[in-house]
Amino acid sequence: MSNSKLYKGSLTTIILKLLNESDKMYGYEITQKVKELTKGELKITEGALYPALHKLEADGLLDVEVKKVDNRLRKYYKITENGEKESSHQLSELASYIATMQALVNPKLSLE
Amino acid sequence: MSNSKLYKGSLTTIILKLLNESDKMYGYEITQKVKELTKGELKITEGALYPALHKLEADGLLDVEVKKVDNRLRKYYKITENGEKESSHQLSELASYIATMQALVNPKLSLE
DNA sequence: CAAATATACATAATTTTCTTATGCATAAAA
DNA sequence: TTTTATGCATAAGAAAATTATGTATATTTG
Repeated sequence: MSNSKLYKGSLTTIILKLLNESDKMYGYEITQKVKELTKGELKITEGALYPALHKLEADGLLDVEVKKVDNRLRKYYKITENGEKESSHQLSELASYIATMQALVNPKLSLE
Repeated sequence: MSNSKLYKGSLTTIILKLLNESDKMYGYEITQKVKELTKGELKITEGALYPALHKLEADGLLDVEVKKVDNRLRKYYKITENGEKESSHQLSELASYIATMQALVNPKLSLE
């Protein structure tokens, strides 16, 4: 996913957040959007992305719709209601993670 | 390590940071210090901690010294010069991770 | 025009990192 | 006296990624 192992565990948080903002996205589009938003810092590999999308779909957090565009296949993903709930849950977990890590790494700042 | 999978990958960052601040610490002491600093939010399990300490030692980032205190064994760990370098590297990776995630999750805020 | 790159999906083998479950041993508290 | 705390350790398994492939079409570049 990136050079830093810290990104481990944050892939579904990212996917759900992006899909919560745009109506629908397909896999390749997600990789490009992430690259763009992070100015190349974070590159999502296909080996991580596609299994993650399949799992989110199997868990009922995403719906899928296959379309043929320019003679190429695209699988559009759309977030479900449960997906929205899970997304906001994961976003608050992210905020909590960041606060906790700052308490550990910069205890003086985090007392304020 | 915690209820949230986001902590995956941050254990060595935490260990190195704590050992960079205090002269030396032993394993159990690290678990207690983390629990205290995070107000119980983060509990480091032994199954994660001890293998991590062994690996850091094998990689030359920590030195170890065994002592008997109150008839109980303690393995005190001290950070090496390479460990200090690696610690500052991992801390900047953490800062970078946080910035990147905020750019993804709250793109409006992170433009400022 | 041929080769490389971009678009678009997928999976399998392996690695990393953690959880859960044990195991041993001593000391203190309930 | 049994549980909890202190202190270490490892093994089996799960989760999530990397790396390496594979297939296929479209576009760009030399």
